[in-house]
Amino acid sequence: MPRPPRRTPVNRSRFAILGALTIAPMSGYDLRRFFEENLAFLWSESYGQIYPILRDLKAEGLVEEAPPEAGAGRRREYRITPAGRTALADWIAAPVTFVPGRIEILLKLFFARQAAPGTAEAHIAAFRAEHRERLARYAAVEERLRTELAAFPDNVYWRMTLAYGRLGSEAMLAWCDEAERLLRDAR
Amino acid sequence: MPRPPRRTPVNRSRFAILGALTIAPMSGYDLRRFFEENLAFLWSESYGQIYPILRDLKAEGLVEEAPPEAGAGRRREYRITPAGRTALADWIAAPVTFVPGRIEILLKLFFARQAAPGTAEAHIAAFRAEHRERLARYAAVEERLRTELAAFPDNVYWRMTLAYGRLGSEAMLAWCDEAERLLRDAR
DNA sequence: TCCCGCATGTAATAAGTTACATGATTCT
DNA sequence: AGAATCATGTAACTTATTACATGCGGGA
Repeated sequence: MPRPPRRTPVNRSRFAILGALTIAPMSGYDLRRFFEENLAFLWSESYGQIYPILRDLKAEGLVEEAPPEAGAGRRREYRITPAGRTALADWIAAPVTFVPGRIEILLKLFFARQAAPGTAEAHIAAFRAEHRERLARYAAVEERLRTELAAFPDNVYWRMTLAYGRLGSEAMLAWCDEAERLLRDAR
Repeated sequence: MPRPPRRTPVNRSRFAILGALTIAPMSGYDLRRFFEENLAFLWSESYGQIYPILRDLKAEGLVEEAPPEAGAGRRREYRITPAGRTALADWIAAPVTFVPGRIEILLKLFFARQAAPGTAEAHIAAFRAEHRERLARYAAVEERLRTELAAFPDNVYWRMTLAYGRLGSEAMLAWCDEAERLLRDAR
């Protein structure tokens, strides 16, 4: 007798894809780029996930394939179905699952006494550079949201996610300062 | 001919375990609790990782097993070896790998227009509660670091990781306010 | 013609969790 | 005796990435 499944599967990638398809019909290739270009710091999907999930979603009737257009090569475009919209809405409404963090820089810093002096300082410096760069990118997106994307019905939700990134990175810069101060005081 | 490995494996769990063993010799059970109790919001390890890794680490000479003590049941205690310390120090010194985020609440909010009105507000409220709770827990740890753990040689590094958590959660509370404001303005 | 961008798809592998099986010791 | 806690270990599964194989269409 096969063992029963342990718990309801999580499947966040399916809903990421379904969500992306509410913006516009897309191919697997488009989806990859959509996440890469618009959601880089908040979500990512790889081909190894996208294509099999698209196949499953189609089999379940949550997406449908657009009829192939002439001269579009091998391109296969998918759009979300009403059933897909319902499934997505249900998932969005369900409580957010708490994922225990695995933040590599903190693990390294927690044990940094084991490494050569200056190691913690170097990681903090790289971290500061990373978040400064992100802030610059967020500012560019914020500008687009205020202008060309101002009329999009999702605009307010996109601003919210952007604000998360901005406030998060600003806090990380403040943390870099505090961490360096702690290190200096300890010497 | 077998294909060559694609890239150097990541193996962060090995180093988390090695790091924990620099604090004190521990059993697999101890390690689980160590992460759960001390690093909950920053790192986690499950038994399914811990026991096999301990076995491998021992085979590689990076940890060694303490001779079994009388009346300690089945307990097997491990301590880090000099080779293990070297391997750990090397890993800590290596640049931090950037892991693209997969932040579920942001994914849900990004597409929240697809869900019933009030969904975004509910997620934000739960998120605020979560971070308020974390701040309380951080305050308790901060107190311990100032008193009973003040003399620990790792103290400054532990304060740094704690500061990360505190500043991060404070920023998340500020974001909750801003997100709610954005939502109100949009109505 | 050759390269690039668009495009689909999969095999191998990595990384991790959950739930279970099992058993010893300590506390009430 | 029974419950709780300490303790080890693994099988099944889930989730995800990477690198590759393959191919079309357009422009230099």
